[in-house]
Amino acid sequence: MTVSTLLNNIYRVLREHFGYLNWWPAETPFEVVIGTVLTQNVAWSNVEKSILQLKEQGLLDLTRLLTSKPEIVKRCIMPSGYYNVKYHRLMELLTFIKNELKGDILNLKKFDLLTARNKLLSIRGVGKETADSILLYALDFPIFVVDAYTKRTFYRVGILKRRDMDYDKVQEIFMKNLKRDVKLYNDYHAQIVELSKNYCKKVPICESCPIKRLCRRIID
DNA sequence: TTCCGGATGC
DNA sequence: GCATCTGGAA
Repeated sequence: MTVSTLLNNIYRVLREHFGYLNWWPAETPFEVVIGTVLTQNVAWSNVEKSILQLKEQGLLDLTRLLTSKPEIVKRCIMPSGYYNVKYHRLMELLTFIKNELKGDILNLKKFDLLTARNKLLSIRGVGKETADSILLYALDFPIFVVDAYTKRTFYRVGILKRRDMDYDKVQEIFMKNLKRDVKLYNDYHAQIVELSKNYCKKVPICESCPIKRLCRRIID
């Protein structure tokens, strides 16, 4: 079976199992942006608490976030952990949106994909996964998001030769072997997260895993 | 490689 | 208790 066929078959089985997930769990593109920073290396359930607290304080707003006292914002985002570094990362990103994009993240759509990506990557606190998450989930750019789950799970499946393969290399494998489709990239990443949280965990549960027939089970 | 860090499940 | 959680910078 070719890599392309395998990747597409895995998606079909996952979607059959979990249903269409339609990420990102947020109400607005701005909320997606906030979420991408807050979710860095933490569980999404913790981010939900932070977003809710920001909403309750009326702080889910560019100007209000930038002008509020640091302690106020930090208290809201505390459930997401790393609140000191994440506060500064948020400010860097929001300042960029204010100064370079006239206060609206959607203005990034006026640039081509690579230019938009490089602009995001130039911001302190925005790495490849965060940048790609914003591009895909807030702006509907056709780019595949790679995360720690993606590497772990597809190393085990047998598609990635090493667990610590370079981000761009992994991304290239997915994008070269899948149809260039925003909705597909969107849902596939969501499916991978769901699979990795529930089955392909650090200690995997292979017996009941939906893709066990397609997996080579390379565990460490 | 190490630090950042509270919430959650086991 | 303790391991883990949709990373990124130094």
